Amino acid sequence: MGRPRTFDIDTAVDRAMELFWRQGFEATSTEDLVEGLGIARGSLYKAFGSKEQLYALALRRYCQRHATGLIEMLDRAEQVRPALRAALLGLVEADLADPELGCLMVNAATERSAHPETVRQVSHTMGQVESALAGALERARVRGEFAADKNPRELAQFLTTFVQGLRVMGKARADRAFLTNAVEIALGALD
Amino acid sequence: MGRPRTFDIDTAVDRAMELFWRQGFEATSTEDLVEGLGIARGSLYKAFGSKEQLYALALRRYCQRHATGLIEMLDRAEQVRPALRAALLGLVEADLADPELGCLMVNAATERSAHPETVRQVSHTMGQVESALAGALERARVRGEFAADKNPRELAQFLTTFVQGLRVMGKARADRAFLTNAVEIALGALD
DNA sequence: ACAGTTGTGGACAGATCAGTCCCTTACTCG
DNA sequence: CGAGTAAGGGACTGATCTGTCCACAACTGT
Repeated sequence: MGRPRTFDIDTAVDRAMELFWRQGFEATSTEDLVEGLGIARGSLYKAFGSKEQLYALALRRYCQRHATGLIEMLDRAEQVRPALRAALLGLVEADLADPELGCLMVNAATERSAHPETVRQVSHTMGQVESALAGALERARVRGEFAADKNPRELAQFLTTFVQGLRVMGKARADRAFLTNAVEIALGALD
Repeated sequence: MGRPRTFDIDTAVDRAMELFWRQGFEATSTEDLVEGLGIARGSLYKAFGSKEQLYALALRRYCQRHATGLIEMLDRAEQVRPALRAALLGLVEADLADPELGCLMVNAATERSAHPETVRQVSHTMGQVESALAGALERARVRGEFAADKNPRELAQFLTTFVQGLRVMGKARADRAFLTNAVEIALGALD
């Protein structure tokens, strides 16, 4: 009933995600959103309620997309170590290609640490990543891919932490040798 | 000549640093600064020129203070590993005590990656930290504190990266067991 | 066709933004 | 004491901020 929407909600959220990702929450104005999404103010507010709510949607989408991406990648992997190396080096290349972008989850955690909803979303996704890593490492351990005396969950927590640092360094010092070297040493923790 | 300043510039920069640290650049208004510094707008602009320039001063002060703090700590240390562990666990405790604060350098790198001056300042300080760590590790290596086949500069780059991750996780998942465990595994890279 | 419903989009509102102006105040030097 | 100089501070400016309103358009069910 009523007039049908003339824009696609998912596409709009994707575009909002890009804007918030690149500029942050505070630096993205509703005018930026109106332009970037190609929707009038009234429609934007009717569809999403507020800038905060649209941000929450965009962040959730980013988290889901990237967490599931990593989880599937680890599930598909025959060996954990090469898969993990490829994933981390992929992040390095992404940061080198566009150093101003980084990771929306890291940006959200740092810019909006005073906003419980944002922190909860990020924390939840980090937990998922940690669990996926722990699961993959446990399977690898059983297969004898690395030392049996290592604790998969502890390694996963370490790696999750390291990845955040990698994304920050990708913005601050986008240097391939530096970042790839850091990745190799981090992977050394599996030995 | 002329009327003497009635406020202390250093104190004012310190207070601005606290505000930018806690709230970020965008979320800190000039009105916040006027209130927080206890100075009228006119005086603030006469003394500092603009919000951007005051931010640059505050960030530089943070970088100098924290970089020199770490460097002195490493220089004073008789053994690198315990000093490093103490430093990292100190950061963990700081994050647990006030998870909304984090590290101004990390916040700056993520919020203001599109502003070259900010990126340059952060990158420069990260370089100093890396060099201090590399120097301390090299001295430790000579003293036989850890394996001679490890490259101090590579380890320093890894540790510098890891620390940024630690500060992000301190905001996103302020959990002592998680963070201390990540620290211990990171220190394992020295073995 | 008409009533009911919901999206559209531009005008609008009130608050807040960064930054400027300028009169006043407090000092120094001659 | 008077001229010169620089800081203090509050009023002000124009732009921009987020969010609302409302006349209109486009659809559905009867």
